[in-house]
Amino acid sequence: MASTTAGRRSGRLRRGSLTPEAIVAESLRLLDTEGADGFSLPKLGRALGADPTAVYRHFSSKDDLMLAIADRLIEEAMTGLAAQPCWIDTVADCARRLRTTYRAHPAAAALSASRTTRRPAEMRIVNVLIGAVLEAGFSGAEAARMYRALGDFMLAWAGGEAAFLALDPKQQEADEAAWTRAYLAVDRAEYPHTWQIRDDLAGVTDDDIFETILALVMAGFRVRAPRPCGCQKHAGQVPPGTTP
Amino acid sequence: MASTTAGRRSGRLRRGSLTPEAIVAESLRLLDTEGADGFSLPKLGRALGADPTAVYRHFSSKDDLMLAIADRLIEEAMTGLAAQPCWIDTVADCARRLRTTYRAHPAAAALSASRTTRRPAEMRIVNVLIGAVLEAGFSGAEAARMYRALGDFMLAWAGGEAAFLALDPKQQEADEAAWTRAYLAVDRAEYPHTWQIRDDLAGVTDDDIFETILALVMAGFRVRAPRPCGCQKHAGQVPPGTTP
DNA sequence: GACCCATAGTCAACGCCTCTGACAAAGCCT
DNA sequence: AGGCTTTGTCAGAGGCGTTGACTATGGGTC
Repeated sequence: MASTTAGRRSGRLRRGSLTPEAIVAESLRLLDTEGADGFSLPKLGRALGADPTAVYRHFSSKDDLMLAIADRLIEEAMTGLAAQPCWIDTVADCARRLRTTYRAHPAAAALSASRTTRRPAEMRIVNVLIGAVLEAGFSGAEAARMYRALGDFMLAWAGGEAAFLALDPKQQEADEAAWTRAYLAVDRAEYPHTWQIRDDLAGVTDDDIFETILALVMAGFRVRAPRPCGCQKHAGQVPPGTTP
Repeated sequence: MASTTAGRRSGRLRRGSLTPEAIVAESLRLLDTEGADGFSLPKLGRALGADPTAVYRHFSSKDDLMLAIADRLIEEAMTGLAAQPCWIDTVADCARRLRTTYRAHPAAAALSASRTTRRPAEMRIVNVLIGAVLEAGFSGAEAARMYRALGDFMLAWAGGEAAFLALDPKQQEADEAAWTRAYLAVDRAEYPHTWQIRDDLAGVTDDDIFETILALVMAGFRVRAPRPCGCQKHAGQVPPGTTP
């Protein structure tokens, strides 16, 4: 951070002041603090201490800027990524990294989750994931399907969580309240199953939910994998090799 | 449909013309045909043959209207929903229904995916899903976690797909092209695993991907279920009962 | 050092958006 | 018929994305 965090116009800005990197960084800062609604190109220009339209000299449109932000997020999520000794850990690691970054920048993530920019950061994670799928013993079209399923799953989940976290706090509050109050007072006759676990619904955390679905996906992945992973860590959780 | 599909202003509109139902229906029609960018309250008012600001008499804000649209989508997805004989089929059925509806109304779905309105339609599906989880032998806090994981998974996936389908056709085109061209010409030394299955990546369809991830989730669900499902349909796919 | 010129930053403006407040017609209730 | 609430209409405030004309700036050239 630092550099051009300053604000308040005084004179004209010096020539090299607005670099694409600085603009993306300030965009992220604005999105994190103000949310998606508070993010406009005029505001961004003013936050940079420049003219409301200055950003258009570096990005041809708001969408163009969003793509740069999307790539920046993927880079942030995947710095230091490498294949783990066990392919199960590799896949789980990718999913957790993406989720952590998206949760840290919800507004930016919500706006850019479904925008895939074929840039180096993305290519790297794709390669790592495909590597894990191949190690699991899949090949050819089946490996391609499996990779797409896993990759899209991570993106969809992290994007969904980010979209929720990007809502106004009051709307999030209302949603949480539904679990703690509305469902607690649910009608027994009409919704008997919900009634049965009404006390347990409120205590579920985001992390619980994520780790549960991730465990399901990974368990399914292992069950279907032609080649078992040799880890002692994962040994015995599921009986090896039944379905091809 | 029908009723006020007419357009072209002439005189003043009669009094009961603009019902909430008609407004939601026309919103959906507009979103389906024009996309999210072409959906504004002025346009909606004109499409209804009324004043550009007329909708504000029935919905206090655009967001308020979006909530109504979200609920309408859930209703559409879940009409006729009922528990299947086998709880595996129940869960899979929910997921497929939601996905089908969201794909049919991508723009509307993308805007409203993360907005959960605690209305009857939603309560019904929640109850059905929890019923399936209980049937699988889960109980208490574990059942709550499992339900949230499955439910949020469906919503995240369907929402993610809708968000992609809601993009401009040219952006979707660009994304598809990445799989068919960019990844086909990937550098062997830098991304060896991707290179290995480069020919297979383009042939993967949306349905392939969805059915693959759904199969993974369901396989994981079955493996972890305390009580096996008695179906002959699902028999033998996974050896029953190893991990509690 | 004087000149040139591409370009980064500025400014004014267009059209569209969300949303508000004042107003008028329409239907209900007595 | 008179009054009251509701519903549709209208004018407008303030913001956004984007464009085209302008103007200062700083690097390259002689």
